[in-house]
Amino acid sequence: MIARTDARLPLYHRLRDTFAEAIASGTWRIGDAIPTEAELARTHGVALGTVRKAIDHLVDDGLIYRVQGRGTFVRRPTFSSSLARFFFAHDGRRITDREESRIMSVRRETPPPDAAAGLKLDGAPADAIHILRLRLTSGEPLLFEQIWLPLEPFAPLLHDEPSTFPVLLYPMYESRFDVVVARAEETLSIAVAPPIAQEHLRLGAGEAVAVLERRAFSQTGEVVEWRRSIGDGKRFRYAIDLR
Amino acid sequence: MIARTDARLPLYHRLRDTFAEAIASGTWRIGDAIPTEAELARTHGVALGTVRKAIDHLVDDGLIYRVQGRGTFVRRPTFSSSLARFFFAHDGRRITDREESRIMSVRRETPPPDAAAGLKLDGAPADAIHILRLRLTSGEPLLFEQIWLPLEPFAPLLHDEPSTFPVLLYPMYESRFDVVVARAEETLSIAVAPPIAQEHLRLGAGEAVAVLERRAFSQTGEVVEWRRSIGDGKRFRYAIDLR
DNA sequence: CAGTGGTCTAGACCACTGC
DNA sequence: CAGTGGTCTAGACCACTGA
Repeated sequence: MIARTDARLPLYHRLRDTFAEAIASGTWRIGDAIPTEAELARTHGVALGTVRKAIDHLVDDGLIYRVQGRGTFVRRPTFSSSLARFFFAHDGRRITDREESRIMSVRRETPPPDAAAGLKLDGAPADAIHILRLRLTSGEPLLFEQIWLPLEPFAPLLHDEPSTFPVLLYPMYESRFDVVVARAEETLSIAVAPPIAQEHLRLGAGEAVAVLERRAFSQTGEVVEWRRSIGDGKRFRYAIDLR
Repeated sequence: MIARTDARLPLYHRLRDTFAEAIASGTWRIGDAIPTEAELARTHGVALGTVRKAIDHLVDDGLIYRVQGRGTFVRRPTFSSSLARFFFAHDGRRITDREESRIMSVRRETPPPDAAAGLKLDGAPADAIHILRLRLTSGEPLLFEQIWLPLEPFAPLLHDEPSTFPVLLYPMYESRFDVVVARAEETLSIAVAPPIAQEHLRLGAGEAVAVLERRAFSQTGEVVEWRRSIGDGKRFRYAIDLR
């Protein structure tokens, strides 16, 4: 039952790896409760405290969460720590993913090299779905987004009316295509506003922008989506505490 | 002995607060070993496991660190998680704080409003020390820095030969002025390169830059230093993993 | 070698949830 | 009420450090 990791590692460490593997493989599914601590201790033949320590680590890692009296559950990623949250409107309000969102177009296109690389379409040039979206806060356009999706399984989106798209895309990916976004990589870089972003964000020529690129993965590690979000540099501020 | 925090909190939580207070107040000094776990359990009349849990939290918080066989020590902040580490040279090498560093000037000046606010000089306009510094990686100027220090206690620096400044300023603050930087706040914003930065970073007009502002605090909460570091936007890339 | 933190066990009781 | 996670205790033994 114990994962085949280095046997010199502490028990609780190997247990953690075992549990993490159960999540990664889908044995423990997102949203579901995992076995109780007492049961895990019994089935693995270890003390309850050791199971708790392994679970503590997974909670710290953000893979699961506990609810006293109910159980321990596999976490559904919320991406609430996305760097997008550091954009703010003129009135100081932060952008949120429940805010107004305007789909401007949904097209089938051949992705340029950066988007193709983002989607990991290595082989022959293949078409993909290209969505242009504007995200607003307090009525002000804050983020201009280019979203790329593979045709498989998202092709049906091409026949949708853009105005019918939900604000939150990931829950829609799941309910409609059974695609769960389990993880993502995000990078922030800095550039001068390209013309298309200037237009949609109402920027002058030569203004600085923040460029957020995100590659989203399914539970099995396939690239599910690649997106680039561009925001006014004057509307971005990232703050951290150093100790 | 227990801190006067909410008595409804768990024991280990109140213990953690007590220990954190001992560090903040200087009872446990930076670099020193704290009492052994067994001794803390004895003096506070709790079980060893409870002390360990409190210490676990402080380790997670980054306030202390353990060394098996030697003891547990109050951590000296290294600021290794500064956003400055996301700048990179043309060869891909990241900037480090051990890299070449060139002090360009050290002057007594009246700080402009932003620097005065950064130093929290609220009252009457007061002079401060203004240091201009260039940080290089692989011979390439990567960060242009404006550093402001209060006259008290740093005035003697005005008589130093700039070329004799150490690469690492914080250890010098401590050894020479007995000022320990215990914490800092850092913000990243985005702008178009101001002329002075253009010149030192060899940028053209209208290029985008990353602006890093840092306010450093002593253990007693006083502002010890305020600095603004400017780097080429093309040389900045911040990457995170989302779960 | 004594003294430190690291791991693991066993068990008691508490706090909260949902039926 | 039964079942869950949360707190706390007591103690054994291991791994590592430095004298």
